[in-house]
Amino acid sequence: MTKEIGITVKKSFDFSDWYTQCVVKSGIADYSPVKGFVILRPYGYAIWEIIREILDNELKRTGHKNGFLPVLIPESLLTREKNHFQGFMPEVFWVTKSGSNDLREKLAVRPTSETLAYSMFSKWISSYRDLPLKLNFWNSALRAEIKSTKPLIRNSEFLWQEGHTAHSDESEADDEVRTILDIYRNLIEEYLAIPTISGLKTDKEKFVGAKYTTCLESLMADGKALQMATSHHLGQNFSKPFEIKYLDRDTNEQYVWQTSWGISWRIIGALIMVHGDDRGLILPPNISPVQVIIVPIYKDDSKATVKQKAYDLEKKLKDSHIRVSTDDRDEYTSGWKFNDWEMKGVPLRLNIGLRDMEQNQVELIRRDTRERFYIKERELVDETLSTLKKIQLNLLDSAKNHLQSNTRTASSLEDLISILDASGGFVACSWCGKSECEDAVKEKTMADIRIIPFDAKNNVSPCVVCGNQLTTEVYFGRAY
RNA sequence: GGGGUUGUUGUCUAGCUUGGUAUGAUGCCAGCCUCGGGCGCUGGAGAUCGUCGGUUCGAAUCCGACCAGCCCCA
Repeated sequence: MTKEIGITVKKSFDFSDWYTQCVVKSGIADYSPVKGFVILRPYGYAIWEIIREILDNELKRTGHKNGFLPVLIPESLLTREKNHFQGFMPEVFWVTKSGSNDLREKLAVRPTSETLAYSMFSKWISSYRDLPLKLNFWNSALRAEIKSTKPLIRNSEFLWQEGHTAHSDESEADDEVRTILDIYRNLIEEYLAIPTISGLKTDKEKFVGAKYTTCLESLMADGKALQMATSHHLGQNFSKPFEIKYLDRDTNEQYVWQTSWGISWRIIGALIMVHGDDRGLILPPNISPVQVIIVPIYKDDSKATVKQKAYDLEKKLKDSHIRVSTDDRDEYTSGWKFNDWEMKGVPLRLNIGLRDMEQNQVELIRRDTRERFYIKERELVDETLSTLKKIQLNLLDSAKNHLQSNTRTASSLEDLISILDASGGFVACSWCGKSECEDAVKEKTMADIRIIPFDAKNNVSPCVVCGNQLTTEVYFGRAY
């Protein structure tokens, strides 16, 4: 009995330690020698690859093309849009030398690529025929996180995609912003089984340089909010300083309207924080690199027979496009394998031994409910597919329940504070739109406005801080 | 930004107060045993004690700086 292999702390006892153990022990990621940087290991990268494939298909379907941008941005470009630069400056890494020689101009390691991409846009766009220009980049971004890092959630370099588009009119850019947000929401809800709230960021929380920012917010199991994705309308804030101009049909010179948007590997962290339990991860079938793990149970004399049966089952499932693999390692006992795959969060396990073979049956064990049952071999594919579906739905349902039961309403500042202190989660209340009122809440509660939902009601009650009657409904929460 | 805390073999750890080259487990390797919930037995290999410097005849241990992890506060 060696407890150190598994998760040694309960999720409800120390969420932070539990999370880190899940990330490291499941083989998703590990710490690198440099503070704030993590290494994505094959198991974690496999999840990222699946996310990337789903999203990439959707982006291509909606007319986006992939490209690649270099990682270094000259200082003169990065500083061209002043607000944008001010916002990112504190966390920019700089390259100042090549070998032992000082560089003539400092080079920023990209915290995001707007400025670099748009310096090129001005070159590539000259006519309305060049629009819309819809590009996407799969790369990494670097933003120094020196204090309070958390693997995949807050660290100095992260994998993401960043999309950059240019449009001839404002409303087309509006549509683009919403189209992308919907694609993100679909990915997160249908595949990651995480319910989201869609809406707007306040001016204080929006992307620096954007006209407005839309986002998806989710709630983790500990009651803290996590921003899952953002999609920004940049207006003409970048096209003017970067001189991205085109001639319209009437031969008038116009500035383009732009959007940018991104989703990062932090959603893998969300996957862990939303669904996992004391035994480790629980991955939704739609995103799990291994959907079914077959564990053959044999003694020395039955080894060949049982393993062969396992391979046969594996082939049947593979033929039905199920991501399946057989754990045929002799050096581990079956009990060890059970625990290992549970920690890794594989949604469905299939046990097969001599006893089952005599009955023409296999045992299925659900990771989410830990329910176990026998099925006849001829029902293998149907039962597997329907069970995977059930697991996917069950995970989404319980996450929805958690979100609902942890979204509360406050009608006064005292209410807001006491709810946040007692239970965390989202707290809906009325807000007048002033930053001072937002700040006042933050000072008292550490919570800020996570989102102004798209379906927010207006003017139903006075601002919880100042009592102003002109209000909109917002969600407060403490966030990662 | 401020404060606290930790670092010993792949991993977890004893030793540190009171200075004398490091304990145990697990993992790894070899062989046996067999596997229905982290099997068992025998033998073996594995350590710049986070890094650099200082004190000392002698440093994992005392002192300083730095690096990295975690926690609390802004």
